[in-house]
Amino acid sequence: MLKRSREKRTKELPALQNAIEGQVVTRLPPEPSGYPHIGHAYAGYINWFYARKYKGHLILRFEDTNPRNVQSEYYEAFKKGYRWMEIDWDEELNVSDDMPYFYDHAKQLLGRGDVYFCACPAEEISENRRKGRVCPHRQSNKENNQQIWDDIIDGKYEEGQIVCRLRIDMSHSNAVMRDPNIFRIIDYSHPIQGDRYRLWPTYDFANALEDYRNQISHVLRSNEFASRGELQAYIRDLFGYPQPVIQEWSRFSLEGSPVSKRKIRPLIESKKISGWDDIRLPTLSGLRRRGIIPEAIREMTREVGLSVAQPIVDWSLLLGINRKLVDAIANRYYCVTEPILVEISDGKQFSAEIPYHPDFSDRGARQITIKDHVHIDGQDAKQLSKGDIFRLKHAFNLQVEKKTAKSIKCVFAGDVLEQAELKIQWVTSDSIPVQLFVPDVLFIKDKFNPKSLQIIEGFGERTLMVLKSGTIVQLERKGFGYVERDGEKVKINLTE
RNA sequence: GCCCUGAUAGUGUAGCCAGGUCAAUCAUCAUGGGCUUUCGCCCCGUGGACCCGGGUUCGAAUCCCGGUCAGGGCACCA
Repeated sequence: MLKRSREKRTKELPALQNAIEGQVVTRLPPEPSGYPHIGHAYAGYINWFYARKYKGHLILRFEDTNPRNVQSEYYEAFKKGYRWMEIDWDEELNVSDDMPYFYDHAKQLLGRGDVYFCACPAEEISENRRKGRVCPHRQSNKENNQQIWDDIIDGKYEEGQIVCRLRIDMSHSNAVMRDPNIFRIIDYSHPIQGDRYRLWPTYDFANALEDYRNQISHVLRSNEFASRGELQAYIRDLFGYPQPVIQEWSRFSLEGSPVSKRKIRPLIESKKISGWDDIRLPTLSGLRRRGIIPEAIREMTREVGLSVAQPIVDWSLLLGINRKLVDAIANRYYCVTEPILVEISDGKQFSAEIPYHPDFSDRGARQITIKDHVHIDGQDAKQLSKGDIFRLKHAFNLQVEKKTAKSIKCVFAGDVLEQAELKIQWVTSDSIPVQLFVPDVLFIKDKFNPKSLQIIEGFGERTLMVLKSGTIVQLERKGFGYVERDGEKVKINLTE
């Protein structure tokens, strides 16, 4: 079939620098503190793509070193999300399992006097760092440090009382390098480690060492970490560890669709949206329920690429790609809204045969029997006036005899198919109620869009009853949608 | 306040490092037509951009300087 010629124009991601086949190791580094969203899918696909392209190794690594953030259900949520994206990994680990490793490295630094304990309040540390000002704690000697470390472990200090800082340079131009905090006390039970630890490494310390420990060859990440790279490299240098290749791109977002918990949680709490899988959300579960397929997200990722500009992608890019991909998948069904009764005065019984897909006759067809009336869409009815001839699609022609606000009386007008005539979808009296959920952008100029979801009551052909939740269909002339069964009720989330 | 990035059609993106072949690529979008028992898909055509100012050069989207705007960082978050 020469219709489907899409493959030839999809873009590829560029070659990776310093990549040797068989020696590329990349990582999926989620923090299990929420649900996976399109940003995770984006970064995940890039890491997966290069690991596979160079026949390398992909590690799923849960960055769970802040017990106050992480929850066990999210570990599973990420695995589910990556699997849905068809991103498979070769190895799975939790950074929190490597606490002895971090402690061992910290002890080495303690012994060398590269760190000190700082008891300044958090705001003061922050202010001093901004101003490049040194605090008195910087002068402490290393013998005391060893003792303080042990005292912290023994619980002689409270959370927030003291932190462990790396002695670098308080006047460094990159403020990240101004004696960063590498360990702090968090008295909170960890979903995997329980109460075993109270002194936890910060992101830069754990990440820098963990990348070495995992023998990561290429760190592929979004550039909100750009200025931390210098510190992470410094930490590895402290131990003489080699540096991975770092490739960064800008964090990307979909227009009007924030991914941050800060913005989404209030909407859920105030019931403006239904939950983390609301079809307006760019979470993976939201996108799935909206009828977006993983390949569309992958193609969009290739299209946007590893750009360092700040992409704010319009939904039309994702939706356009999705529509083209889903066209071949989705079987066609009839559904009408604002139904208008069409009475066929001289109606004889007619059995219509409607193919499931216009391009794939092998998918078969369903038979629907029309007796003396059908319902058509209110919008279509508006276009009809007395004397008009139109066709019930895949059935026969009718001529309008009389039209009222609620119904149209018609007379049979033959079954010869005419090219130019209006062809409209219809349902019979055994149709089922269908709820259509029509999403729109969640935020307009940073404000919640109260019209972001429209719920439309419709009537669909009975055949829809047999579809399972998760099926992607096309309601002809209404759009593609994702079917959800709610007991006997059929709900369809329209993709756009 | 300081530091680091970036700026190409409505949106995203290629080109920039190694200046000419760029009257600037591709996708999406818009629009006209074809195909079609859908307003979908597919096919053909059309439309639309190098942030601003200066400099270097025979020649600048590309190099240099200044500005503007945007994003990120300066967390006991990652």
